[in-house]
Amino acid sequence: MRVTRKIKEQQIAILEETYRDVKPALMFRNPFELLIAVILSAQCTDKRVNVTTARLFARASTPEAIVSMGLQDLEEEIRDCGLFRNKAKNIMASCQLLCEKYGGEVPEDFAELQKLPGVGRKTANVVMSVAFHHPAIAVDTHVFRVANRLKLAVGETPLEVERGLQKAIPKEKWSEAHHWLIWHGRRICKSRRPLCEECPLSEVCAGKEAGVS
DNA sequence: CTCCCGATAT
DNA sequence: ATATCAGGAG
Repeated sequence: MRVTRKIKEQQIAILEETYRDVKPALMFRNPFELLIAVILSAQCTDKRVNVTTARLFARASTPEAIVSMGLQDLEEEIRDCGLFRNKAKNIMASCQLLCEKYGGEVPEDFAELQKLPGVGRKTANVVMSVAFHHPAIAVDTHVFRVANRLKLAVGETPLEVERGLQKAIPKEKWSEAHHWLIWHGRRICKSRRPLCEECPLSEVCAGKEAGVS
């Protein structure tokens, strides 16, 4: 299938209609909690992250409080999210930096966010979009896979796909579109066994006839 | 590219 | 048993 501009618009329209009312799956009460939750979510289900953050934030919900915990305690607290040594080290270093350089507040700036240890482009985009309501498309594993399968945006790297999605989707819908693609990836267009029979986009999908990828 | 890494789905 | 899960750093 040749995916024209017209077809991309149809894909976007169906995604919007189908996932109109979805909201972020990670639980948080402020930008700082979202930042920690997103760092923890690497290679981990959001469900598991929510269990862990509920417990963690009950003990410590500010950069100052987490610094006070100490590294060993933090490692134990987040162990079941996986990659816990790296995540604990990064969270601790980020909290120290937030206290020292940012007055204990999460900076509302894409470049500044990426200076925090453990915060790359994807995490910075999520914080800008979800916490601060700036237009952004965070390309995680789901968005990357779904965009490439649909050929809504094709690319070898997350950055290439991000650029492609920005071209294909009106700016005012970037942040919502990010959530549409995530939920579609979780519910239908799953990595292992995509449910093409139940997919509302099957008629406008390039990956279906190509046998996915 | 490799490593980090426990929990979960299939 | 194994692929995968809201990735990032070296």
